[in-house]
Amino acid sequence: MDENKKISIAVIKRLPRYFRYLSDLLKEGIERVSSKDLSERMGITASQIRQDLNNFGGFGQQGYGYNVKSLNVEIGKILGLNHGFKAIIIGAGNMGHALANYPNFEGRGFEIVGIFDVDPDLIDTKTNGIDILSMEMLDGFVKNNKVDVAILTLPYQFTREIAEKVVALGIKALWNFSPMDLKLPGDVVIENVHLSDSLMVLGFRLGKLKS
Amino acid sequence: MDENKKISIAVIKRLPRYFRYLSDLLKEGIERVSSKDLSERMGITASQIRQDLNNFGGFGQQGYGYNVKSLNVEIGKILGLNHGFKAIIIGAGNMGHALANYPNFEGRGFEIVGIFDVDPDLIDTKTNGIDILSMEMLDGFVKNNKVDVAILTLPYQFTREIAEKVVALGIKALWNFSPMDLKLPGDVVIENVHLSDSLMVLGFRLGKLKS
DNA sequence: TAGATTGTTAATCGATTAACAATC
DNA sequence: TAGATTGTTAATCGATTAACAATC
Repeated sequence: MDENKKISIAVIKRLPRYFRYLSDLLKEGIERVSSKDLSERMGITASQIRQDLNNFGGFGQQGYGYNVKSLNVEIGKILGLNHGFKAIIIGAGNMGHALANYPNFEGRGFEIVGIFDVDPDLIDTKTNGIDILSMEMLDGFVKNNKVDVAILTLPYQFTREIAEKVVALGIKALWNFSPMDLKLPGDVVIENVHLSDSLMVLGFRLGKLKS
Repeated sequence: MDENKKISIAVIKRLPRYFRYLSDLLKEGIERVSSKDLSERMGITASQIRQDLNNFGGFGQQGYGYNVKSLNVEIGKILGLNHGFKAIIIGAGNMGHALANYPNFEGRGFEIVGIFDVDPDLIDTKTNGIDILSMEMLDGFVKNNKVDVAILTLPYQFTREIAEKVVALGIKALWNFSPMDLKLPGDVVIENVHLSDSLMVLGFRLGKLKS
């Protein structure tokens, strides 16, 4: 395989789903799976599964299928789950707290190492064992600690400014929960989570259903 | 236009984004916009914008472009933002609280009318003015009130069971925050929000960036 | 070995982009 | 009217699906 081959975003977005289904199979104690079996579980074609996986390597064996455990490990590696990325949360409101207490971070290769807010009532408290610090501590914290990702859960009007600030501090990845398409110059990776967009799609589909 | 023409999911997912950009233009006091102007703001092609919009009708005018306000209103109507859907949240943990306090629901045509949990410490308290009720009240509540959407923010292991329960009670739309692909028989609309999938895509992209 | 299932090439399908006549 | 920009058809591109030789 060509390490630098451009993988389409459609394929990348399916990887976490493969990872989840393989983890489930593993939990069920199933050792091997064919693309056909997996396709029936996932509701996609076997052809697509084989095409997707072969972007990264030949993980299967003719006549046998795929070994669940080793394929699960391989996809985990492809996703970088072993990188031990460190993340900070900026904005300790309800969403910040929800993410700080999210049970799936560690298993996904991410660790929350700090939370920042401006509210004096929150500063110097903890949630899920993680310190909530003053925004004034942000610069020093990022300079003195390894921080790979900033999770932005702050009010809309502060998001762009803070995003620019953390990127200036050298952070290369943003997970943005404000309803705006953050775009920043340079080699910064941004994932925008637009809950209200998802809700509107639900509304559209429900409206169609009822009509 | 043909009201029953099948609109592709790719188009539907772009509608909330159009709605957001048009709302922003409106706030900036801009009255008209051409597909070319909008395409530059949004980072997509003008051709795609015109194709997308013409799935629903001819909202523009040759030589002029689109009226921002009326296009915004039209897309809002297409998305069903005027339907006044009523939603309940099941699971008053951190994520449930975050969504109960989410400022964008009302403007998106949704109203939270109740929250349910099993925790005695939470039952009969309020958040954002909405009552948190015992799970035992769920049946009666749904039977006696208009409830269009159930928002599922409960632990993984309870999600499928509760999803089946609320669908049996007649709810036709689920917004699911558990990391599983809920699929239910019948004409039920389900939007799965997979935060950990989004995070893993971020991890993949960050890993590529660093290599 | 015979059967099963992959990896991979070719065909198909659908979505995006380009082009331009219609028209405001 | 002349210029601008839409709505829409045609061309292109990319993603999905089908087919099958390779091989375990």
